[in-house]
Amino acid sequence: MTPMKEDYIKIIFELGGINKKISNKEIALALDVAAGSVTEMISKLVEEKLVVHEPYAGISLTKKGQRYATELVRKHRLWETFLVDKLNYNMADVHPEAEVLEHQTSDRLASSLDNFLGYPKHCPHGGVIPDENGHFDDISHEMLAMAKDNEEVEIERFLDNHELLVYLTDLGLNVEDDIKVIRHDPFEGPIQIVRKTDQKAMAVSYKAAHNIFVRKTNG
Amino acid sequence: MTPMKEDYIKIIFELGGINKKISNKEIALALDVAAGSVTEMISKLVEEKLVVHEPYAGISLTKKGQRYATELVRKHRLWETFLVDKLNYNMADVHPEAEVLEHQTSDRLASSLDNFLGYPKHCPHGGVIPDENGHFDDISHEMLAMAKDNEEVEIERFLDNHELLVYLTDLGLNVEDDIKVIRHDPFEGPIQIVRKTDQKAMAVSYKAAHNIFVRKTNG
DNA sequence: GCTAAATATTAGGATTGCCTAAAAATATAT
DNA sequence: ATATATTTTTAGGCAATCCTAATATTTAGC
Repeated sequence: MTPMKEDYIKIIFELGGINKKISNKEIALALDVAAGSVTEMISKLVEEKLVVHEPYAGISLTKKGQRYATELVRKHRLWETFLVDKLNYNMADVHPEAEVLEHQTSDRLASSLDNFLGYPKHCPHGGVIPDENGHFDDISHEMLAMAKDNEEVEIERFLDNHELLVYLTDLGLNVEDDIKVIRHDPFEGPIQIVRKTDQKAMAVSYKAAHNIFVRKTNG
Repeated sequence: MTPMKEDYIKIIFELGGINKKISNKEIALALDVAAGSVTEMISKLVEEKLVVHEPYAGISLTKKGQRYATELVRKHRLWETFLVDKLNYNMADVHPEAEVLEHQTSDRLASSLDNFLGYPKHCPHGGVIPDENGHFDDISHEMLAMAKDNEEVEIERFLDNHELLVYLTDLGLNVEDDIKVIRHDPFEGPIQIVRKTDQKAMAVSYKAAHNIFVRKTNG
């Protein structure tokens, strides 16, 4: 297993390759490689029984591939947590470092790191950290953008996108914040919210609000 | 700069490529590659002005190459320190993990890690950790094997060799221990020593004693 | 000081992973 | 329903890094 194969497996996972078939093009776009390179690499992953490939129809992960992908996600997120919790990185800066470290992380190292960090459940932007056996809790797919006015929700997770994370850091909005939705401005305007703990009012852009996932906290 | 090139640079450094010319064969043996591969890679490193190569005479590091090598050593030893001090690895187990992590460590990460560890001067087996500018203190080249009977010395450093480190861990001898040499048994027999702090007597094999470096502590 | 042994370099190939361009298959739109 | 557009696969190449085998150079023994 090389780092590049790992990248393919992980991106297929992130594109939803557990449930549905992923197209060649999606992978090529996500990894920024040529379509031909994808076909070639996929055929190798098929040999290793990590993915199944129906030509022209799509690619999905086998059980083995899924296990592998969760391991990578686990390692990635443990490193992100380490960087933020111990080395004082900010959330928006950790992705590239974790991206390279994850490929060089033995199971033993992941396990020691997990212990050192106190078995965190979530990475800095709210993603679930799978446990050693690849188990992880369900995540919310409810976007902040869809929450109703006056609804009270907890910020659960941000998409792992640099621009977004910088924006949110500037804004001061964090994972686990309990907030109340005030109103949705028209014409794709910002969603106005208030953080319950300190009554801080914030305006979250329409686009950002589609990349923030929340969980209801009131009846 | 690829990880393999980094490995070449680092091994040339470790073989003494700052002061003397290193032979093709030494590198080939140390990296376990064919001699032809070394010649080829060296010619690339020459192009990048990292080494100078006098055909048939030997290879040594340029200033640029030295700078690069110390950076790698710094990263390697910071990781080793992290693994022992924070993740409770034992000294003998850290080398392979550090070996791969070092290649994926940005300067920023090294710097943050250094700070987190409290700017350690030495790695777990006593090697000097160069600072951010590549500066590092001189090291002792005085072998325990050469210390005279009744001499009192401090254990400064062990060679980074797995077998040796396992042996020393079992023996209970550590870097920074203050010891007194009792006697040298004949016929390459062990060196008998006593640790001053707890009066623990230890017999260090002749071979190990050639891989342990010490610093005199009495007049 | 010459010959044999050791060491170094060159040459030719393999593998991995990428690319571009051409060909094949599928999807879309009128 | 067929022509066009899109997507996928195939084919042929390139770069990095390794290998083995052949050749060249240096070192060492007698």
